Amino acid sequence: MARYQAGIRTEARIIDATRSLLAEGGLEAATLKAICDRAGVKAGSFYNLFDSKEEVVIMVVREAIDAIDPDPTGAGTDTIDDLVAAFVRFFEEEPELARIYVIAAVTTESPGSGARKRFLKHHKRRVERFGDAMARADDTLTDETAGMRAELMLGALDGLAFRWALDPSFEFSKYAHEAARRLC
Amino acid sequence: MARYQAGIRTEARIIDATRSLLAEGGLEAATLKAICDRAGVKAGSFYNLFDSKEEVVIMVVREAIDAIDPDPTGAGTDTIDDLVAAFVRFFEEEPELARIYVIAAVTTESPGSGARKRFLKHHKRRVERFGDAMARADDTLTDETAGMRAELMLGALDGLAFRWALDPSFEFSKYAHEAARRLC
DNA sequence: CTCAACTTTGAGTGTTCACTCTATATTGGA
DNA sequence: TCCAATATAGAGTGAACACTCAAAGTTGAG
Repeated sequence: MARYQAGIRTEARIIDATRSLLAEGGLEAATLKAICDRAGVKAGSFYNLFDSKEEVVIMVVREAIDAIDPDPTGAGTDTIDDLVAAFVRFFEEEPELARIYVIAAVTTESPGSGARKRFLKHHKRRVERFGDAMARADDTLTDETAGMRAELMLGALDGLAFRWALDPSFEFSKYAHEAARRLC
Repeated sequence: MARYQAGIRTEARIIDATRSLLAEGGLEAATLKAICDRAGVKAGSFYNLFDSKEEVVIMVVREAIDAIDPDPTGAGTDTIDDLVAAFVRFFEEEPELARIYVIAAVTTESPGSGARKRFLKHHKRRVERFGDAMARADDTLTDETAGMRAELMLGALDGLAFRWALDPSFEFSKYAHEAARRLC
């Protein structure tokens, strides 16, 4: 047997602790001590399982960025409304991950860093997705125009998401659908 | 005489040093040591003039926030295009300060903290400004509708600004004006 | 049951941070 | 020129940070 059950459970607790701390207070709140306290673990145990704090943080942020994808199978049949609804749903159902997603997008350390690249790559995939849906809905649209509108639509969604992160009482869903109506 | 000339000059050097450090490397780069080194001053002199590092940082960031305003006197005559152009200009000319402004808002140090509140307050002022400009441009618009459109427009601008911050080759200005055309 | 592999502990390291304190130097009005 | 107010130097403080390590405890396959 490669690993003991105790270690596997401890690893999960550490990841959970990191995720909730990041969602509550961003990178600043996710200190090693805070993570260990919340996970009920001492520093030594942490470093028996991970090489660095950064490793866990990146793991959790990546999870958040990936989780926002509305249709991982990419069937290519969803409408704009489906995509917008999926985006909104993610924020309503996974507020912790959603907050991390927004924070991660903003607090990218240095140019060309991992988190930033990953975010952009994912963003471009989403733009394609939205562009395809727009082109399907209106076949007079050129690919270029659809791409531009998709970029605009996602910009609006990200901006509204940021607004929601600042103030959870913001009616994200209402504005998101209104944006879709006017921009697509 | 209340103050000596030497102190006034030192204060200016410290503010300049803080501004340039923030612009180059964000909050992370603006340590007390870095600020003092660049200003050619020791810590003791710094604290003879300021109560805390935060005081200077906030002073500089606020200065940048004020720079976004195309019409500080609030004459109420600017058009949507004026406001959009001013917003774009701010992000293009002060990218790092804009980034700090945003990071400070999302990274909530303590619940209900100052930075977050300040950001929201500023956001609401901007929404009013945009709403007024929209109402002036189209007098069939109700205040409520104008307010909603303004919120949407600013959401889009914020989102596009982040997109640009992630990838400087993004044509922020082009998308911002297209958003204005479709949302206002 | 045994024992090697794995896990946990918790005190400890070294660094960096914002900030303080006291002695010394400079300023500028009278 | 005098001297109180102001400015500066620079060593020092304590807290927070990520991270280490040797020793003790636990697990589970054989």
